[in-house]
Amino acid sequence: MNTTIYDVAREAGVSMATVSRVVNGNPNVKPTTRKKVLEAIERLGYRPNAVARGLASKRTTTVGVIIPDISSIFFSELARGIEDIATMYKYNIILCNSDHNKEKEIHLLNTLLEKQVDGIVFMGSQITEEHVEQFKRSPVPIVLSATIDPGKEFPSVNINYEQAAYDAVKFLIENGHTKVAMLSGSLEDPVNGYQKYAGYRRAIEEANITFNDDYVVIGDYTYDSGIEAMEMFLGLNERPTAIFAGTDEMALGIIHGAQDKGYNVPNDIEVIGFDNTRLAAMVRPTLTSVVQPMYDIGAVSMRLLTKYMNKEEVSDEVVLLPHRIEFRQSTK
Amino acid sequence: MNTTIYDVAREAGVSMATVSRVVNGNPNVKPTTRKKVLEAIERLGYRPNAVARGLASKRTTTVGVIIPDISSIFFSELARGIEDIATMYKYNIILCNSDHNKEKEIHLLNTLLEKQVDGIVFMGSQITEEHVEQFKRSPVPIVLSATIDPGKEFPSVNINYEQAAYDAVKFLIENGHTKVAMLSGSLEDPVNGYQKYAGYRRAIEEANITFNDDYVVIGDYTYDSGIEAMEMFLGLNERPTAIFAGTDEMALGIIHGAQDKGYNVPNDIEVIGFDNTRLAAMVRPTLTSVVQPMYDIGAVSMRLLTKYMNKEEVSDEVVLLPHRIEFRQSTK
DNA sequence: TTGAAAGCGCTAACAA
DNA sequence: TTGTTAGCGCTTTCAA
Repeated sequence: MNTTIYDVAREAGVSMATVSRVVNGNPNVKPTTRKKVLEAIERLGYRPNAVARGLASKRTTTVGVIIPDISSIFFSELARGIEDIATMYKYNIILCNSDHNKEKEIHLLNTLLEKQVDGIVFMGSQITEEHVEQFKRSPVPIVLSATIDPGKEFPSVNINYEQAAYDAVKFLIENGHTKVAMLSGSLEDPVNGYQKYAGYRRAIEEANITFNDDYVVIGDYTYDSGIEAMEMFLGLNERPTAIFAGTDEMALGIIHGAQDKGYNVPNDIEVIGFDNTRLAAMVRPTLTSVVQPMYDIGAVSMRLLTKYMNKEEVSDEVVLLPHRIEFRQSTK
Repeated sequence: MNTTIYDVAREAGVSMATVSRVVNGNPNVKPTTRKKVLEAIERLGYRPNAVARGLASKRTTTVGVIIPDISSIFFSELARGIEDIATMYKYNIILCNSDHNKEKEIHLLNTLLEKQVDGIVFMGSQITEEHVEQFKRSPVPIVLSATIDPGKEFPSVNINYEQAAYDAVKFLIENGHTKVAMLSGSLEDPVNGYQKYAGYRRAIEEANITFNDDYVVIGDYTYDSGIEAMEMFLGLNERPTAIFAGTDEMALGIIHGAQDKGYNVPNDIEVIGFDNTRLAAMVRPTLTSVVQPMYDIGAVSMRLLTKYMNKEEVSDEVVLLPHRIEFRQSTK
């Protein structure tokens, strides 16, 4: 049997309430009493039971995190930002992988709610009506992180993906390119697909370049899909001279795909990636990339969530963090 | 107020005990009763409170995971293995980053124990006496994952790092090299430092090659430390012709460091990395690397933990998973 | 097959 | 400053 607050109370010759006060740092305890209690705790090796505390207080100091895939270089960095801020505010996180699967997402949401988490950080791709319905039914606050909410109903933390993509493509155009291709994620994916694609289109159209269907390829975010896309681009009659990739990993594939066929980056082809993961510095030539501050997105999401959990006033429900381009050797 | 088991009982016209039985899938319930209860649950939108259940049953179906850094490509893959198996056995995980910091590790251990986790997977570098003491005091099982326990007192899952390093270095020697260098992690680190270093030494000595102090550099696991180490190696009078790096990321640094100075890999210098992370396929030349099955180590660790939590008989407390070398273009 | 009732270990009024 | 006491929502005997 584990020692309980009751054992400590008896050992110290005080009531349970007093022990509880000491454990919770309540100042209304006489120093000598506090000392007695602390000694009893030490002697008995008492360890408070957070489950009992959670039941009685209705707060678990635990938050749920639903993430597509923790092994992704992108999300793991985000998760780190979340965890660091959670720790700072004395929360623990329950981490769940959803694999971009809607059923899993909904199921995990309910599991976390059963576990009485005090709040949830949600990362996903699509926010469907069913998501919206479930989110609304949640008794605790939910913050969307690196996830687009079309209805803008829920608090969220993102960068402006459309604008970021626009900036990248515009830079390529200003470098003199008219044959600018894009390796996109699935267009069903609001973040990595649709938004970036929209930015690409806008930049192309504003520059009065005729949109060319062949210059947009849909990849699956992997390195290999970058290589394949590049082979396809190089097979075109009019091969592109600049390429914007939706993620760094695909951009690396693009670069190596070009090099494998004897092309030089950036002289024959300029390449820009997205996310500015550590990979960007680990290629030759090093990769110019749109900086998405992943750690910060996670950290800000968690910070925002703490505000909701504390019922603080929140002025900015939908936050857009700044982005920029980190220029390296894959562009001129 | 949330609806409780009591509300459901009243709504269905049965006792709390019966509702509890239905919720927990106890077969001793008449089908018609079960149906009544299920309907009441549906009508009321009842959601069981896992915290109350945890307090009453003394099982939380939650396990703690202490990991150095979830944003590392290595550990995040391991974490994914842990989480997948946890999910399979209906556990959730509380994930905590320790940054290889002993105080944090001990503190997190206690926090997790307060939260009444049913078991813990621990990843760290050093297992000190204080760790041992704390682990022994834990009321729930602890499994060490990718972490060396010098005393072999606790269940653990690893590969044989010494042998793996030996195999890599031996391969280089058999390729005709006598000037084989190593970029190691800190020798205080049992896994990435000491064990691999020991394997390197053994291979060198067995081949009757005189050990050369200049050929061992201590890096900090980063890409940049690989570049720096390479600069140092190339500054030597007798530069090494083959290099074994303790991690893939450092190996990439080695390769690019060599290329930046005009050397060709593998013709001038052969390179072998360690871990076979996805990075290994994302360099030119692609990197030969010792395969450490990270996902599997995580998965097996969690599986092992479930056995302890279920009080099953465990035959192999200390498991060593097989390793091999994945040959790519950075070696001949 | 079902129900009654005693906890699980703690917090939070309220009273003293 | 301290103690009393009634829950928090559930599981688990034990009895019927």
